[in-house]
Amino acid sequence: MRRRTILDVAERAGVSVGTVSNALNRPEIVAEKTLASIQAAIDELHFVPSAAARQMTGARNPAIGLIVLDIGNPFFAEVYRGVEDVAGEAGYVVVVCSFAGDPAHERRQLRQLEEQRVAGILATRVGKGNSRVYGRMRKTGTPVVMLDQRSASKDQCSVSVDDVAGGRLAGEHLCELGHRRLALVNGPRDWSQCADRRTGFLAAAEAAGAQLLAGADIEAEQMTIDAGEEAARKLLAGEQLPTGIFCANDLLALGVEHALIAAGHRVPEDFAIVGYDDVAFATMAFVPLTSVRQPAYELGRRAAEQLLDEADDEKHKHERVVFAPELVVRASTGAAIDAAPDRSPIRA
Amino acid sequence: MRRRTILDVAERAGVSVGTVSNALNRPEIVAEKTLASIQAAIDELHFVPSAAARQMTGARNPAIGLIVLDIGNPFFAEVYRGVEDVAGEAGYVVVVCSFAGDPAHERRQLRQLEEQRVAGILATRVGKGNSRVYGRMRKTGTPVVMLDQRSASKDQCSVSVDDVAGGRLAGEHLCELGHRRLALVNGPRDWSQCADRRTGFLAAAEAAGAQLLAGADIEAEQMTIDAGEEAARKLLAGEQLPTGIFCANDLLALGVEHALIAAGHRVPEDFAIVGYDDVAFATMAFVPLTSVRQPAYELGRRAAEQLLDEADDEKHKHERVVFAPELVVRASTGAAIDAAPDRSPIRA
DNA sequence: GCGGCACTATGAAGCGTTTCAAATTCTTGT
DNA sequence: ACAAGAATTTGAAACGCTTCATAGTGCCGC
Repeated sequence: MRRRTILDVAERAGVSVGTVSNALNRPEIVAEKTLASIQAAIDELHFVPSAAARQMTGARNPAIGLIVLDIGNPFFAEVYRGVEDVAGEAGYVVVVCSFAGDPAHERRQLRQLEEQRVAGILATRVGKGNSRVYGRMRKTGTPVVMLDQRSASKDQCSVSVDDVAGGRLAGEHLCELGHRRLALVNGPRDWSQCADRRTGFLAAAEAAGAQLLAGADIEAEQMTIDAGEEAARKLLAGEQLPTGIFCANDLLALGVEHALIAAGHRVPEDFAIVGYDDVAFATMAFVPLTSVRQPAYELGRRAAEQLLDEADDEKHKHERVVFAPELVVRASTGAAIDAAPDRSPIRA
Repeated sequence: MRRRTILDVAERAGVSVGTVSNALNRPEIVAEKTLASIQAAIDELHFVPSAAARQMTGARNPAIGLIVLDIGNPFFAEVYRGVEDVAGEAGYVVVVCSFAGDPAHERRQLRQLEEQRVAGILATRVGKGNSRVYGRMRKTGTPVVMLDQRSASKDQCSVSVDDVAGGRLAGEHLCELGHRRLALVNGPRDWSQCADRRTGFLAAAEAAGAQLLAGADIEAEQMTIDAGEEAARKLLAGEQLPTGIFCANDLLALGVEHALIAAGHRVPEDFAIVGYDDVAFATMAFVPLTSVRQPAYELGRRAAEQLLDEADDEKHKHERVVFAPELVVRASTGAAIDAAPDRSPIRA
């Protein structure tokens, strides 16, 4: 079936194309019965207007891009939910680009978004060599809001969480529990979030006189469960074993925990673990995970709001929102037993 | 900065627009040095061609839509990964629409995709009242491939897993372990996957002489952790308690497990639980989850391949691929202890 | 019965590309 | 130096829609 155009509809309804266009966009100015016959024609012909043609005449593309590292990470899925709720409300569609850490892939996706003339972009990370692309987009009028990372300059919006504070929270918690031999399982340090968490963590450790063990300052390439398991094996192979481990996200932490337990160690008795993000699964883990919580959904909402405001409002004011992280203590640091009761025979 | 057009580039480079277009799309037919000066002009002006204008002239929109219930479900995230890998390879962009079960939202997203003239759509579920929309799309030449559910008619592609078999697997497993009082925590039954899993489960139960307890045939509206917790509370409030529980996905199962344990019950001693999907987190659960595995990534890949084939190949042949599910036994049915060793003091 | 007014409908221009037949320029062989 | 052919470039039409100045219609009160 040939694709129908507005002209087909006009002919069928016996009116001009202008009138059909009006019926579509400003129905209030066209007469009742004209409207009815046009609607009938549209239905009969299964007409669906072309977004491309509409865009040609100056309309904005009601879509925004969301660039995330990995949508399989529940943290980003939650951020997405916040974005989607705001964008959907405003009639926008969200194009998720999950580039899995590959800068070339990211560049390709960005290019697509740029050609599509999306109304704006939410970036949770700027891959190596791609900051120029973002710069170009902003110059040509496509707003870019930094999500989960603070923008470097004042003339760009960002919604983030204080990662240095988050790292410190984790460090202080472990130190307060008496841990002096620490390990860090981090993600790529060229990602500002990871660098910041590390900074905060090290500061807390130093303040408490604890130290990061040599060889226990791991920088995993991916921030996944698998990478966490591998990191745990590395830790176990070290000369000296840590007792407190801070992981830069919950996926890594879950992997670390799983690998340690599989190797016959106990959590938290042998190793205390702190994760980051407080994803829903942290609660249900084999040993429920202590984690630094970020308000993911809210992060997504605020960022989307800022983006749409910048896209729509001529006199938009840039803003850099910073949320405070929050420590959620669970069994993996032994400081508390989560909702789940102890299952040892003693109590059974 | 005003948006630059191909005309600006042409002027700057001192050639005609046609030549610029050629340089962009068929560089092999334009002279070396012309190419160079055009490239220079493009760079200087930060020119990025408009996808809309290109589409106007007949080019296809290199995008495909992926409709999922909830991208926060790791199962769908994994499916997405498969889709993205294939689509990205072919130069397509994937637009994820996670409509969270709201048919109106789904309709809105579909409409957008339709107006955008995407090259095709991957649908993991057809919401109530939206099947006509899909029908219209297919009539106007937009291929729609069913993902994770078998298409009703032979003239449409689908890639699915045999859900009846999956349900049966779960039922047989529980019955073999001696469970006779069963419960089912299902998702919306108007979703074919849920209906099928139930059918298989009931068949297995009947064959083994086991029964689904009255009031233990739960149909949750959402298939989330929260919904699982609520379902567990309902089960506990019933007159008779089941001993074997089958949940239609892992999120529900995780929720059920969590709520049961939080209420002081033991898994698998008091309640054996079987989930569905075998998401990565199932392994790391408080009590690692027995689950019916679906090849999520492969599902996504195959579906995307079919879709692109249908979109590109004139003489495409429809195909209905059905994968077989597979039972993965872990601690939640007590039939095996997963990688994680027993933590009871006896062994410690 | 007519001027004036409020509604409605019209149609052509314009948006940024691609395409393709036609025009132009360059090469080559003689 | 010239014709023929190859290589390159040109320019206008076409794509489907919105916009807006203009034209048309119908109704009111006098």
